[in-house]
Amino acid sequence: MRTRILLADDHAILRAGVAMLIESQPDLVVVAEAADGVEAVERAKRHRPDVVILDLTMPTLSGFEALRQILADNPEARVLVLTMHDDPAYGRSLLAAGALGYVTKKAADRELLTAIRAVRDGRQFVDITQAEEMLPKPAARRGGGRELLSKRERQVLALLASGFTHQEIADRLALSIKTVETYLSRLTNKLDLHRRSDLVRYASETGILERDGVTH
Amino acid sequence: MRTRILLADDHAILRAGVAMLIESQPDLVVVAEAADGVEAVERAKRHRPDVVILDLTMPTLSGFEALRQILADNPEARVLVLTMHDDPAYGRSLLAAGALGYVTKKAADRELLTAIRAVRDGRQFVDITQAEEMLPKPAARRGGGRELLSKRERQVLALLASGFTHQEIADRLALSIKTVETYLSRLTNKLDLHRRSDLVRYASETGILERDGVTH
DNA sequence: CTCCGCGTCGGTGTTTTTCCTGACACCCGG
DNA sequence: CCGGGTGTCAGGAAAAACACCGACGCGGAG
Repeated sequence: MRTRILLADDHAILRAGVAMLIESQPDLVVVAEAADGVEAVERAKRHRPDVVILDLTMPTLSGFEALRQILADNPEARVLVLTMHDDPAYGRSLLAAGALGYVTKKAADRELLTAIRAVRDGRQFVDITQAEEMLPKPAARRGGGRELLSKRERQVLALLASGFTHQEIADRLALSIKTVETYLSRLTNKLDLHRRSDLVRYASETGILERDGVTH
Repeated sequence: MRTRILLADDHAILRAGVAMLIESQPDLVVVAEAADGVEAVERAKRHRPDVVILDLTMPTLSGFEALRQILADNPEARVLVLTMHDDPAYGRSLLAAGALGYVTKKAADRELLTAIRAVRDGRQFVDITQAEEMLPKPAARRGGGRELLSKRERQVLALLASGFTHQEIADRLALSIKTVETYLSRLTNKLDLHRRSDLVRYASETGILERDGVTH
């Protein structure tokens, strides 16, 4: 009885490759693929795979949100996140959100296979290439870390980091420019990051751009 | 005699996948892989592959710059760019820079194989999923495409998109703030992009962040 | 040789951002 | 029931960005 896998990634070429890699293993089989978040949620529900391999940057529904919905449908689901972001803080918040594993696309193929088997067996797996970095990150940690920023604050930060002006952010969120500036002020104080470039870096390292960012 | 391919991409997992895909074809073989731009250039020189498959976002040397160096070493090189950016203007400037083909990672696996064979035979290949969009985009085209922006303009744009203020950019480049603003003004006119968010998007889609960006 | 793009800087004026200090109504937890 | 975090908005002053203008030297293409 092979381990049944759902493969969700918007890059068809990567899917094809990873699928071949998986199929080359006697104990693994791909039972379904998904090209976006909505498909991933739907197919996870339908196929009930043993392991879901989930990319984070996908159309229609981010991998982050897909992860939440998949777990809401089936708390037993075993999700292995496969992404190109190599920020350790990001990995941590994924595990907190319920993912069992986290592997970057820079990892070797054997590592992916190892991770799949670990997750299948209910064990956690975090890409070693970054495990060592799972500790530092001073600025972002103060306060316990996770829901440091409120939803609105994250939205505003994401838009700011995308280069929108205060007025454009206000328009997008249907707010007064003054409200936007309040969020900005609150979040710069929370993070103690007062240079815009630091905010941009924080946003991109933290994955906020993907989670709360603009729908291009 | 199989077509000899060099596979350059910083995502080992994608490399492994694509390699399996290629190896499954009787007429194709992967003779070398590279995980960053420098490796790609070096291995292209050493192995003289029939086709180079090149990712654009790579460490040490962007795919864009790697493309230039590979072509400088060997003008006969046949390069197929494989990237996740799906901006048509981007594709065009790649072709202008000497790439023979352009395929996004969203393309189907068969499309990649078709593209490889097309490029091997010296034919151009552009991912059809965006071929239709290869016409519009009026603003960014004026001038023929490639070296639209000067070096300084690209540097300033990269820093701006990273969130630096004019003054910070001036300091980093050891220039007067007025000079920085001159570049900014010239490039907004060239690109006809007057909103900062559009500049940020342009910079990220165009890979300028990787080419001329900050050394974090 | 001349033109044009580039790199470099200055001035001036308007618009935006930034930072501050409020304000008020929620809602949730202690 | 009270405090704190949140969502929402305002006013004002200082700083920065933005958009024009002009200038000069230099180097390559025509």
